Amino acid sequence: MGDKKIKIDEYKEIRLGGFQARSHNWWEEANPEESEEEEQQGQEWRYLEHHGVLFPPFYKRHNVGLIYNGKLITLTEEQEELCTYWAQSIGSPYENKEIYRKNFESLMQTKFEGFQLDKADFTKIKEYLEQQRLLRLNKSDEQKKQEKLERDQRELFYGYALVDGCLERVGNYTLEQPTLFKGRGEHPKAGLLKARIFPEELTVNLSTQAPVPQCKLPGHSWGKIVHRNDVTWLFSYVDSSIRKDNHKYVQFAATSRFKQMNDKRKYEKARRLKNQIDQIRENYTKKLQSDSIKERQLGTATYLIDKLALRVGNEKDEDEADTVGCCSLRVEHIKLKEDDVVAFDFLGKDSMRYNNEVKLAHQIWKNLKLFIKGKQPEDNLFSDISVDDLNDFLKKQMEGLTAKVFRTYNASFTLQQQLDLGGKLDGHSVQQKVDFYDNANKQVAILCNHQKTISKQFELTKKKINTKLECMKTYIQELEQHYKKKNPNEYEEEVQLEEGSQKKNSIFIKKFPGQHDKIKQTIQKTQEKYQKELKGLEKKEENKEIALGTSKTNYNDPRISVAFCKVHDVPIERVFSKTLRNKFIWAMATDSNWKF
DNA sequence: GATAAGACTTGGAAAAATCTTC
DNA sequence: GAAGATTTTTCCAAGTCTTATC
Repeated sequence: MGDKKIKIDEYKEIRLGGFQARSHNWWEEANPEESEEEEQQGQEWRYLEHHGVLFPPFYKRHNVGLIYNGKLITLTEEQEELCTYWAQSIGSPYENKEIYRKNFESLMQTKFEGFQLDKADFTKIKEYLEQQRLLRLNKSDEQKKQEKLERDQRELFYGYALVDGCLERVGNYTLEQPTLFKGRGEHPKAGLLKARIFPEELTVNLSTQAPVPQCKLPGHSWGKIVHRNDVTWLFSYVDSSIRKDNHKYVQFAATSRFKQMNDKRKYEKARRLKNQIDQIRENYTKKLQSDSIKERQLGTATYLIDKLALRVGNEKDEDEADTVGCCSLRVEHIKLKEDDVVAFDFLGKDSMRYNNEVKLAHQIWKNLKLFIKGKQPEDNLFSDISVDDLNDFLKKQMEGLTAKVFRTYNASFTLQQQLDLGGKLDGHSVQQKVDFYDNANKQVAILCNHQKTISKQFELTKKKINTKLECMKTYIQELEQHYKKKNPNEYEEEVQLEEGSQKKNSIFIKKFPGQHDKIKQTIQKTQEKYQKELKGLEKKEENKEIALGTSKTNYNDPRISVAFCKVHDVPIERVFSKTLRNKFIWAMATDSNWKF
């Protein structure tokens, strides 16, 4: 990029050099998917050129000591680095996790003989980090502006690749920072060091004719250069510090043509499933009473994947967290109750708990009872089938059908169905229509079990709002009394909402006007505010454990949302953020009559 | 055909950006 | 215009499924 400061626009001009800044509108072409012969042979591109990756900065020594055994000690650079990584996780839930502590302790022992975590006090390093954070926070406007400019220029340089005459956005062009590994749930490797990646470990992928990007790390060079046009990654490497065979890639961004086309294909496949679902359901239902246990298990597992939107559940390694999906369910994860009800309780992807009690078809209940018979709690429920068996069965039902298609189909189908319930929504405000949409999306999130942990702030925020609500209630009553007075006097009162707090937001001002009509106005306004606040609180409470983003990004066919917005005159910005609008740009021209 | 390797999608948490309210 | 709330984006972990290899 050079040291010289150039304006973004100028830079773009140089970089583009006559190329189009954006992809052509592939979705407007007649048959973008079929016409390309290359694609038939698995060729993703003809020309690929890019600028390489950005390496995270090296560790910078700060010479802040550690208090060990009550005494301040000086650390070697290696020790200091590890201790600094530890200090970064102070205050997070990891700090108190047994595995995280144990693994960090043994990691430290490789650099610090006999190191015991209990004897170490990281206060000074933590303070130093906090200082640095504040320094970053309180930079001058001039400095912030300068940094933004540099960021933008970096983004232009690394953030785009040249693909067949168009610039495509690159996703993760910055390599991951070395740090202590933080797995999800009870991950056996949490607290170990996720090591720095060096250029020698990277495989670069580009065209034979394209210039090889410069390796910006002095004294280093790329490990391998390949010209694979059957794949879409720019760099690949194996991050074996936590798990062997952990393949990582630098890929195109979600807004790139590649990902957009894959997205559209995904939803089209889900729509094909929709058209054939009756026949497919009939087919797996037939299996439920088969003489063969294997067949019964195939039918039963498919039923659960379809009905409960479970993931398929591949095998996992010993050194990963113990999580399961449908095929890896164990006897201990289900309880058969009366009246065909089955209680599921297991940890799924990301160790998120799936806890659901649901009435299933009688034959399913009977089959589950049969599969459990004579087994131990830790035995596999579906002991006679594998994920491959299940997907092989699905492939025979429909070309390209796999277990995850059911999740996409059921999610999009649910959204469409929920939105159709709204009818015309005439006379509703835009906000009400958006609320209606959000609720429809919420049903999808519930189906897919998209959860989030309740934020630390939540209880506090709730308490605050409740206090405010109480205060408003009293205020309204007082205003009504005030209104009854013959000659009301005008005055103000301040109420402290939070004890001992000096913050502006903790003060509620009660205004008592001097004229009757103004009092009436104030009463009405306050009542409106009260209702709004109350509704907000209810919504917060209802959604406190539901993550609404995942379904929007990955499961809902965007055309459903676009059509909804067009029919009901809701600006698309109210439903999709800027990145989502870019990701789904191919769906923006969807007709208002479109249905999933 | 079984297993390992490889490629790409999906996921929640945290950081950053933006909006709201006083 | 600052503080706090809310939304959006980034980060990277953790899934699914395909392809290569024996």
